[in-house]
Amino acid sequence: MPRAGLSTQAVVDVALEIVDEHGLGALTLAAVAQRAGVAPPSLYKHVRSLDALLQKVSAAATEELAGALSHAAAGRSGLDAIRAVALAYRRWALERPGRYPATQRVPDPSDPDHVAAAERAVYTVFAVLHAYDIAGDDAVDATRFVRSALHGFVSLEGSGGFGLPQDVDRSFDRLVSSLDVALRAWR
Amino acid sequence: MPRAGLSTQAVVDVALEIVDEHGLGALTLAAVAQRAGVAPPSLYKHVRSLDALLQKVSAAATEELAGALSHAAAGRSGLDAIRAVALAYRRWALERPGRYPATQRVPDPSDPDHVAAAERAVYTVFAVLHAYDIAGDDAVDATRFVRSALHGFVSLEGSGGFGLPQDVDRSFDRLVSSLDVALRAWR
DNA sequence: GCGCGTTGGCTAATAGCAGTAGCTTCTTGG
DNA sequence: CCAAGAAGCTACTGCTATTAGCCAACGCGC
Repeated sequence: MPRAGLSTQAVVDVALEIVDEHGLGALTLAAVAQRAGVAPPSLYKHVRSLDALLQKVSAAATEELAGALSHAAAGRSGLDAIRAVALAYRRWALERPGRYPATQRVPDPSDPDHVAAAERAVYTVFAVLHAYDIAGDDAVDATRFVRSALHGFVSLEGSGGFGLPQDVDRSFDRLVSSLDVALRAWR
Repeated sequence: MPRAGLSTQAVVDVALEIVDEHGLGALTLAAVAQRAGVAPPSLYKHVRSLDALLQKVSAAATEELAGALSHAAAGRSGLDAIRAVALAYRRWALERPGRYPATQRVPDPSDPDHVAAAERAVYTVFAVLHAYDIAGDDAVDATRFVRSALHGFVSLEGSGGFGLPQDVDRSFDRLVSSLDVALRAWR
């Protein structure tokens, strides 16, 4: 029989397809194997376990998100920057509803790329705060605040947590304005 | 053989014990059955499925959280109220790390108690906003903002998302102050 | 073009899970 | 006190991850 020609990267790519199409919860080794045209145990030649695959999916998702954020922040500052980053964050999460939750997994310390991607995402927010004259421990607090608001909003929206019919876009716009107001008053 | 004397409520109670001790992810019918001293299929006499049990756990958790929030808000207003509610929210989530994620499940429309509990929680925040002179659609936006910030913070904290060593209590304090600043400027 | 080691597949099997079918026995209302 | 419903049970299906051990394909040196 001819070989399938898999590799760790190929397995991760198939996993990402499944996650994109059917959500993170649908990611099983059985599903990956079927889509890759291979028997389930064969995957263990490329991936240590389902959990390890999830971790790699998380790394890929985090890298993509970090890229979207830093791209959005590039060349902007102040309200302009925070708005661009917030919009990019929400947009990416809505466009990739399967990948977004994977992003929340804490990075594997032994995967330098994963750690770097997570740091890059946080650092992007950190950099935006410079324009507000926030630095040091204050910047840590403010970054946590911004991350909390963004993650909370996107996560509630994604899981259908906003029951009322009012316009969600408008609510997010107000959230961004509020972040600006709060950051201006941070010192 | 003597009967175990189970009931739907008893099954839910056992489920809550497991969730408190080992986290929401450890909630399986097999585990519930073992702790209840019963064979797994017996549970189906009291609960329709694992998913239905999760929903009931979610309802119980939401009711408890709503109670904590409205208790905290009682008799307070303005910064005082928002701080009390925020502290109660975080405190409850930290004390019940297993139950908190269950809270995020969207209520079963056919379970009036569950729906009522969720509405009560949202309404508590809603009421706090009255002291800030926020009403109507503005109140919806502001409530979503507050929920997002609180949920985001607690959820990131709970999953170990705050990697840096800086004091998390202090960050939360600053978050609460920022909510106050933002709400004051809401109109 | 030939051997050979490495590697990437495979089948078979174990163990844990949810859920169904159908039987039995306890409990209780009339 | 007895009939029927409720609450257990065993046996089974089918899905999942994961391990063990086998075998064939591929690539490299000759």
